[in-house]
Amino acid sequence: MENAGFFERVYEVCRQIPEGRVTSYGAIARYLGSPQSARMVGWAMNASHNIDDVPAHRVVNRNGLLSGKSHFGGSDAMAQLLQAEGVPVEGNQIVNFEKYFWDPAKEPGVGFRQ
DNA sequence: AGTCTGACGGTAT
DNA sequence: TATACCGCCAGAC
Repeated sequence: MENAGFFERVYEVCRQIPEGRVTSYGAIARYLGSPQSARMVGWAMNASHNIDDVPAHRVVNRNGLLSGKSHFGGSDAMAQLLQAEGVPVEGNQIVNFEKYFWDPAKEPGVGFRQ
């Protein structure tokens, strides 16, 4: 919701990420109106550990690199989750990241924007 | 109350 | 092309 806190908005956007798709912190930040607050998005994800409705594993950096993998339990849990959804991950990076990239601002019906 | 860090990104050098 | 630095906001020390 617009009135919700920054991280709460981030959570809402994350929930809209379709299965087998990924997005970047910057894309979410940009969608929220603060393109330079990508760090905040990552910070919100850090707190998202308390919320199982937020698929943080579908959020990577603009390189398609699983920057938050280390926070997913120490193992390649993040990569495993992505691959289980159909997203090929090589090492710590998503293969064909552009192909699986999902932009909240580009996809209609994200929620409060329309 | 002040300071530093943090799952990023873009621009500058 | 690679590296360095700044900006953004919030939380933790």
